[in-house]
Amino acid sequence: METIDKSLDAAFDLNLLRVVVTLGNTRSVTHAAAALGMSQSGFSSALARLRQLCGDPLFVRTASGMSPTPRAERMVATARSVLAQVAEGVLGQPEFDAATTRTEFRLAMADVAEIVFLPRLLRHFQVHAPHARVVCVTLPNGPLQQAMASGEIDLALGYFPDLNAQSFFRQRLYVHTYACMVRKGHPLEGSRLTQKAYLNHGHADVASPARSNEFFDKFLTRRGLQRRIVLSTQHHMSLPAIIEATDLLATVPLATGARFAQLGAVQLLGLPFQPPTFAVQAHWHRLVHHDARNRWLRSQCSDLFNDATDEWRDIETALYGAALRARRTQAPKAKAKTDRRAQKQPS
DNA sequence: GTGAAAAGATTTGCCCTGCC
DNA sequence: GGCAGGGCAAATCTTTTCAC
Repeated sequence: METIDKSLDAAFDLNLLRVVVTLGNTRSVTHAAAALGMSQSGFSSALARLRQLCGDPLFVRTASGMSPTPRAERMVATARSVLAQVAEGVLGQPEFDAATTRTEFRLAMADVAEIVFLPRLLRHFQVHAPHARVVCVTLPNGPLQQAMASGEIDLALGYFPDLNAQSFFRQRLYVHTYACMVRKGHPLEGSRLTQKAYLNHGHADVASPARSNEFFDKFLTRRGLQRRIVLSTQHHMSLPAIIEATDLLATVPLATGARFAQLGAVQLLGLPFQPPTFAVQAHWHRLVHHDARNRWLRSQCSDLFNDATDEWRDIETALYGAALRARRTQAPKAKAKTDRRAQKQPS
């Protein structure tokens, strides 16, 4: 690197790099000034400052134009390299190559969501991002917001009504609902579940950080309904074993119940009333809104999880008929459309 | 070789903007 | 409000070119 008097470092204007490179290219003060959109005299003034800083004439007027001194030739080569790095590293749009990346995607979701999202997501990554790693965490609202703001969490998937501050963007994936989970051979099997039977039977309830449970509790409260809670647990994962061994009911997000039912121990019943629905969304912080890596991750989630790819729709139709599904898929017309806030450029 | 003309670089004075 | 830095237009200077 060309050396400049250390005492003058603070005075060095990086625009002078453009001056020296352009003059090196054009060998004419007039043409170089025009190329940079400066007046000829302004360019001359800048060149004079550079000469003073370097203690070298840098360019000498000759019959063939402004000829660089040996020092100027070295300086032009170095400055050209620096400007190229600035153009690429500062101004350039970084690419993201999923096929070769060894990045670690950090996702936030409730345990109940992991069994819904992760199987399909990881199967997709095996093909399209085979060297990537995925880390899943479950965090309460406050720490989750902090983790997203610090870049520790790339994306939150699920129902997160608290992630609505200005700093966050969200994209609706699909709208979801609830179902009632019972053991195979349950006394209620084969008959339509009535509201009276639903309220009289004992329930297993999950009081986890998954906000969808809280949402359902509020729904019951608004309707003046009160379940007989026999068991309250923190985890969804123990539910299948508990339900299989007892006559308890458990109301869970439909996809979760359907996944447990696929494993064979339990079955699903439709709720005896029009169940509430909630939006399953992807949330991200504005810091990563334009980040190529994060954009790729979001686009994969959007493609994998939306109304059109909702693999539980047949089960939902079987439990509640086509009417509920038609009603809730009509309202948000655009499939998995990014929230309006996400379309706004962050300032 | 010389002098005039042209082209281009430098200097000067002024204005504008940002900072303290 | 004063100061410093950068840019502009105009004036000035320097160098080159070319005709004689």
